[in-house]
Amino acid sequence: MPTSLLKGLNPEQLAAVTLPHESALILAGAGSGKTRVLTTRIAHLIQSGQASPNGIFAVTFTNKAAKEMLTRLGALLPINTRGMWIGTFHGLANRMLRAHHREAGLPALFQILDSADQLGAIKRLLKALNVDDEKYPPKQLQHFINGCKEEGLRAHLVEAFDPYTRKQQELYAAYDEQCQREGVVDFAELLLRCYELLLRETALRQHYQSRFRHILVDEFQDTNHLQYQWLKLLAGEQAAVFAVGDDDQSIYAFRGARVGNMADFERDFHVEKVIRLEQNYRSHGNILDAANALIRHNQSRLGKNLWTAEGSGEPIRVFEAHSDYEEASFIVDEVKALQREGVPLSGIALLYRSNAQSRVLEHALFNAAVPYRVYGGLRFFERQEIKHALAYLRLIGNSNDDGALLRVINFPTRGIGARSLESLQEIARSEGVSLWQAAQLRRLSGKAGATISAFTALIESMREVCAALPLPEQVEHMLELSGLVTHYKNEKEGADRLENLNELINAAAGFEIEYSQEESEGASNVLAAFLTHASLEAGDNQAIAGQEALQLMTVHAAKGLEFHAVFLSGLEEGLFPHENAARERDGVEEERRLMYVAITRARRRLYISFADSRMLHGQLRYGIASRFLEELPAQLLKRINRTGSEQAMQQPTAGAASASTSDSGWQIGQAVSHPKFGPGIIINSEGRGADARVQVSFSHAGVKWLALEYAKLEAG
DNA sequence: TTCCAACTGTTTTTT
DNA sequence: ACAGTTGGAA
Repeated sequence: MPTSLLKGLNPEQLAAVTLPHESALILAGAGSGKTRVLTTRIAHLIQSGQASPNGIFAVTFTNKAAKEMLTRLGALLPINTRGMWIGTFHGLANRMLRAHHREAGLPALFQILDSADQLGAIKRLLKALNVDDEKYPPKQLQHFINGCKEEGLRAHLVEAFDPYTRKQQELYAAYDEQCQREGVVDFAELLLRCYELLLRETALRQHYQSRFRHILVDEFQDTNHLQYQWLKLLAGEQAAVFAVGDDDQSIYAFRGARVGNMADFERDFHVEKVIRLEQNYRSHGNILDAANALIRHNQSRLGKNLWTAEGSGEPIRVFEAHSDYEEASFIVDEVKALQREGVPLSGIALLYRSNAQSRVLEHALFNAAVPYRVYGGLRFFERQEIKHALAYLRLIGNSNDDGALLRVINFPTRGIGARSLESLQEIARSEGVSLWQAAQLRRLSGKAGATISAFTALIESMREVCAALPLPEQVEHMLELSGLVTHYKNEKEGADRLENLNELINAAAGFEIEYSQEESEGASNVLAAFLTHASLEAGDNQAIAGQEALQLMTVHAAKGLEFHAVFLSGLEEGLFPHENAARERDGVEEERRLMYVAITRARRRLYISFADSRMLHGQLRYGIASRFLEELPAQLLKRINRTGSEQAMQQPTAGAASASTSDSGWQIGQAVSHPKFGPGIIINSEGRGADARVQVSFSHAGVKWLALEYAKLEAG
């Protein structure tokens, strides 16, 4: 039995799984069996007696990855994986904070704010402090605050040299005070609080350090500064950290991920062994060759080359369309052809750089009656009606949650208007208490006092009724008592929302079953746990299994997935790499990694397409093939033309490509050359006479607007 | 309080 | 192009 775990591992995988108790970095290429190594390592540690399930700490980024790890581990070992410290960064931090909420300075039933809640809290703060939200846009402030927290910086530690930053710093401090007063915690705060808790409480830190002798980290390249510090603190001197990641798949720098953590890790943890998993079990050779050739253009990488024992397979198909419209119809035709060959639609993915590109594609698919599913978008717990319902539940759990109170005090409408609220807020402000507490003071007279008292009485009665009930019935009562059900029954478009509210009752029922099976570690209550679940897992936005459907998503969303066939669309300069990326430091390298991720999603067949023109922001834009296309070895590519009989049917927009740039004599699509920037192609134009400008996409100098009067352009 | 018109900002996204 | 937000009028 002991050997069966290790059977079928290749030498590198085996080496990684059976490493001794020391920190190690596993560079796991795309499709190299990363999750298998991670789960088998845990199983091996337990089975060989090197660790007990209690001594393992394994952390991922997404709930999906955590769940996958748990199920696979359950399949490898006959142990109860519940109770093990395996979860997301935020989930595990939350767990630790719940267990030690007193030491962390939090109420037992602290609530978690999701991004939207946080933004709401910031807007509320600005209003209360009379801050001009034009000068300090809430979104920007949110970004500032989260950025600071992710750097591990509290407001008083922020270095502010200019008045603007000082003001932001001040607002950051006020925001934290507000959260503390209300007993709520945002995502970044979960981690920072937990980090500070361990830093401050020596006994606690030592307890966990000696307990978790094995720390395993998935997708290490995506960790931010705070997450790294947190891991370092938790590891102490004794733990072995098993970090698995792929620097070539680092595509989240824009949200704070620091690939540099990988190099720091090697140094800080005295890593002796860097193991490279380079054998790919997913794709055919040509696809891997293309991916390798592309990523070699990046300067900063740890170095890795994927290979496969399979044959080279088919060439990569490249298609140039006249327009986005034609690109879409080409894809539809090819998808149908694949379908005829027997490829299930769910095995085909249609990828794009940005969400806006899905429109044309969806339109074409809809017209051709090809079933498809778009990933991304609103998730279950983010829906308006669900958020309203959750706000009632939050108030039952913690009446000081001003955000929740403001959300539903007049929803459904019960005659509490802006003026009543303002007087209530005035009392709360002057007394330094929450809105709920302000209401308890009963200082408001007349109608406002009566309606507000009626509201607090309503919540109190909900709390009473719910106290002894199972969770789903609590939700049901709340929905009735609050008037939400009646409200949506009367609304003409309310049917879907009612259905979602019913689904919330189901979700509560499902959650309660899960919850009761778990050994209740913290003595928290079901309701609080359910609310935590709602914030930390906004619902599946990925895994809605359904009928056979073509899979549409951004390249980012496709990370970690694989498909028999992949269509990669919109491979144009400005789109992919995105034009904004050129301005950011290492922006193009990150875009190239994104392209690398896209290519390596394909198992057997890869299509890459681009269009000479497409509608963008309501304007027709002309583009040229992405530089990434040119970075792929020509011998791996096969340029193809449209199949079938529609080939001759040209699209109406195609003719626009030859439109003259008024009276200037230059034409869109014309090859030109500039003394400084070199050769290029005119892709857009505007103005006439002395104001006439053309946009030129240069082969080496990027895309630029040039005034015809001054630029010494030559036909070429 | 509700509704509509004008206005805005459009890369990627998890927790 | 288009969706989401905001501000003013009814």
